[in-house]
Amino acid sequence: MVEKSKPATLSDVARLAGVSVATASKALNGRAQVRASTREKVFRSAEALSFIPNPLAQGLLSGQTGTVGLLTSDLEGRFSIPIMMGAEDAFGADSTSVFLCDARGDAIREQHQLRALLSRHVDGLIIVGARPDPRRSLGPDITVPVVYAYAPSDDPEDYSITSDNVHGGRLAAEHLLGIGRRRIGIITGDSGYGAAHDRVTGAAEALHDAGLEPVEAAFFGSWSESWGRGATRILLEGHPEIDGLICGSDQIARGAMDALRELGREIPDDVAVVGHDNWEVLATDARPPLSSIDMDLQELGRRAAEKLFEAIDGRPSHGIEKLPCRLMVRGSTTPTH
Amino acid sequence: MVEKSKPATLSDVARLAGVSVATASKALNGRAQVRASTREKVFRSAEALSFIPNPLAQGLLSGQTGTVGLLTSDLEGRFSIPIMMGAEDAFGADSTSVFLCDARGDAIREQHQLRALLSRHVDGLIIVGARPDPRRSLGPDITVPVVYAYAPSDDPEDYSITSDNVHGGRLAAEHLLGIGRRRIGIITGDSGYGAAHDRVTGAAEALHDAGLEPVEAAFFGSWSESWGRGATRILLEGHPEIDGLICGSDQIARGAMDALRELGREIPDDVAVVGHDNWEVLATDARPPLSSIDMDLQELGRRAAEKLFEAIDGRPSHGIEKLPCRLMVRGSTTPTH
DNA sequence: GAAAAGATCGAAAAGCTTTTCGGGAACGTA
DNA sequence: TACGTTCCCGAAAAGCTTTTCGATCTTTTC
Repeated sequence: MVEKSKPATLSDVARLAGVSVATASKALNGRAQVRASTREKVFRSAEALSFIPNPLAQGLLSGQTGTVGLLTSDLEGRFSIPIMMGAEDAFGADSTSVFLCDARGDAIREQHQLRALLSRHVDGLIIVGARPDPRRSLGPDITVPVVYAYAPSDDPEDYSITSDNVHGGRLAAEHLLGIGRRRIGIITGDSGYGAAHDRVTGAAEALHDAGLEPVEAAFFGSWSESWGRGATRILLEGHPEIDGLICGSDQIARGAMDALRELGREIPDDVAVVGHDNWEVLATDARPPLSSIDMDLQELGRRAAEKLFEAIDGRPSHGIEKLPCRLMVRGSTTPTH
Repeated sequence: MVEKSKPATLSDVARLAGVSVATASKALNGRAQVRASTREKVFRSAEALSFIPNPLAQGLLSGQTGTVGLLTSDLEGRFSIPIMMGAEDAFGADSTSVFLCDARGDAIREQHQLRALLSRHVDGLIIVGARPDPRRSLGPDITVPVVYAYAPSDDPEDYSITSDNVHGGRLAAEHLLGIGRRRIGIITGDSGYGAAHDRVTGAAEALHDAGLEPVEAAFFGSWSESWGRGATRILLEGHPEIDGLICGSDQIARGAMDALRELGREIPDDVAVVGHDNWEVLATDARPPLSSIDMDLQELGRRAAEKLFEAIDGRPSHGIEKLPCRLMVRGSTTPTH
């Protein structure tokens, strides 16, 4: 334990430099009323002692702690992760640090974590939802700015940023149309998800704009591979002419491709398939690699962080902002002939 | 903006209760030298103002901030997540909050984040690695206790907790032996991973204990589905008699099962398959659902947090602790006849 | 009833930084 | 030389809590 030495304080620096703490502080913070030679001395002393200002004392004084809370309702869910990465990235470790909290989808726990964060005097909060549907607002009596990411708040006074699911659905359909597909089916997940309906709506709009209809009303089920397999069998039975398939998730698409292959359909020559989420592990290693709609979640997290900064800065936003999706093209929609 | 009110301070409480701040503090903290009636008054005032002590002031005084840093080298990687969940869980939001940092696998960035965390006077650090192989120690001159999780430190003076890969391999083999399989093949991932070799070693040991050998030396390749498919084809060609297959990851196992099915083998009746990682999304929805070795990462994170607590408390540990794996049995090793 | 013991409470300091404001020195000018 | 500026620097306060220690008040004991 050689390193028992407490970290150096400003008075240590001041003493070593032979000045007062006030002067040392001003020197280090670039205040004007310090002679250049004095400033130099102070800097050298600070360097020698590897001085780091104590953020607790700074925070106590300024009222700002340079910290934000990232409260996710489901850390396990793969959607939260890229959002958090984006946010963490945007904050940049030096100026702002991120407190991580996972509410495990439990409202009580969320309240608890919220109190803990507020007691730590975070400068702001990002609430990351597990699913894209609206969630209850924390209410207006939170003392710090709040940004809702992925799952928008149900209070339009709040600021939320979420994925534009209608756009995502449209993108998928337009892509299939663009490669000449005309008989397009839609298989998606849990009908309880608003996002599932939004994506279907977007796809239907795009088809309609091209003077087409889906071969049949969209199949709702679950977000799983097995549903993708089952639904595909049913759909193909009723509509063997299908040449394009829009899936509500990459898992569904994987199941769908499995079923298509077993039914003797070539992908993409007979049937082109588009997934949703662009979940690399599933998409890139599929047979063939799966084209998919990317919600750009990392960018979403980054935007959330920026907006939070603005709000902390006194320039809050309101309403729900929708981030457009991107299309990632892979083999499942790249004709080989 | 009704809620412009600054949070209440202890002097507000004291004033309302008609006592001094010293008395108020003692009353709230259960110190003895306070009359019961006075204490009662103070508590009521604190309640009324919904007073929360400012942790910055507390930390300034005690030197402890009640925060720890969670520095992961790869947030995207799915292994970090459960570890973080476990750690976050063990810390419990009230007593300790967690700073999240992602170094993105970049050493420079890691140094940067490390400085930021230390400047915030965290009470301790958990370093979460992206891969199970040893990593360079941060060195002994970090001023706070450090625990390495998943990727152990190369300095035996440090404390590290990681998954027992030998045990995991053994578990897989023993399970296959237990259901009567005798002609067992091993397909695993990147030969550059020490963990891949450890798992093979464990499996070979278990076979040896039963007087058996793998049908052939383990196949090393990559951690992908496509490698699983390819390797399985080669393996089956050389050894069509195989009745059990140990895979180094669930992705490999998925690929292997795909290939087995296409080669006309029934799973598990002809060939039983065990994966590694117990990655729910892949394992539960496979055909059939995949038995897999679970590294119990959440528990690993929890243990890391506990050990960090102990170290902060002045009771540090040293060396590498290996956490045993668990077997999750599903359909791919549950004979149907 | 007085002195000793015990019970309560408050003033003040410590923990560290930043900012304000006043004082002193150096300089220029008359 | 005397006066007014300008330039630097330091003392002190503020931000909030906890702890120490001395002071005051109550109770007990003889």
